[in-house]
Amino acid sequence: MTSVQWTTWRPLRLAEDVPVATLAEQMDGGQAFRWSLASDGSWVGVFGRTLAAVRAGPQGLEWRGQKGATQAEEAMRRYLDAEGAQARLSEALPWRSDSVLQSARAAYPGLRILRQDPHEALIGFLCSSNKRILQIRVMVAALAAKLGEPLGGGFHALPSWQAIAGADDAVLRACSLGYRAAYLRGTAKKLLARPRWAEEFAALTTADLREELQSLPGVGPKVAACVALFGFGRLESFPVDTWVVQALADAYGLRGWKPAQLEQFGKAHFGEAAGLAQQYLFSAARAGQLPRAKVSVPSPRPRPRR
DNA sequence: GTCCAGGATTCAG
DNA sequence: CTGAATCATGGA
Repeated sequence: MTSVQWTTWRPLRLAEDVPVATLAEQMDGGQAFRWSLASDGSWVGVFGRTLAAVRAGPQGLEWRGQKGATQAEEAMRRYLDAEGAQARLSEALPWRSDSVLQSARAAYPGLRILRQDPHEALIGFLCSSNKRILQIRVMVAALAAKLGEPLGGGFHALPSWQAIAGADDAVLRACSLGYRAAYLRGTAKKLLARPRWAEEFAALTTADLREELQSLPGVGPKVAACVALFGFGRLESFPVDTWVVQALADAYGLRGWKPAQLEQFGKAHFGEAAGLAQQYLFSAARAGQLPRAKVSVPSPRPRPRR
């Protein structure tokens, strides 16, 4: 196993300051499943074919990549939304009139949606159903190690659909995927016949994108919303998982609401960057930092219809 | 041993 | 259409 030839640490110069806690939540808070905390406090991981590390230094975020990877800085800046488009969207969220969002946002200043590629997001969330974040990371790491292209230093890219479709059952089973192995293989077989699927999907409206995603085996409403948000940059997408259900029930008094109703509420209440608001709430809920509702909303609104 | 996990699918009503 | 059972695996 060759060792990694790292560049020196370099400043990232983001549009917004990112505290250590925010960086940790961003890299290991259930958006992406490819980053791990090294002993020196830096986050090391792979996105696309780029191996990189990022840390919060005294002067702000710093990063390093593999020597000779000339496109790595541009890729890293894009992945972390360095130009600050989300900083403006976050500012425009209704946090001034929403004390719950305000406290969640204050708990993780600078938190943003990682701009994963569609392939990474789809593989990650195909593994996500009924699993904890740590376990998802283990499954995805096993997939990469057994079926992905080596990048040096023991790091691997994610496997192609071809590699997944052609893998032995025993190999997939050894990744601890459980019943999700059939999801991955089924989706791999379908997308193998559409090599430009990501471009085609990216051209769709968010509603059509979601429908296309849900036609894939193992992709239901929640996973489709996550892939749209994290993999296709659809910031208005509002995934409703168990944590968001609990957050909206506890802090907003929306008890008894069904996931589709909560999704409707989220999009209407938070607007064009509802997905970013969702991530603040998700993170705060998981950390036990959400307040209880002062007022309870008595009855669910009529179910959304289209 | 029981219960649950960033749910999806299948089936009964 | 809605609600419940089932799915494979590991950790608390």
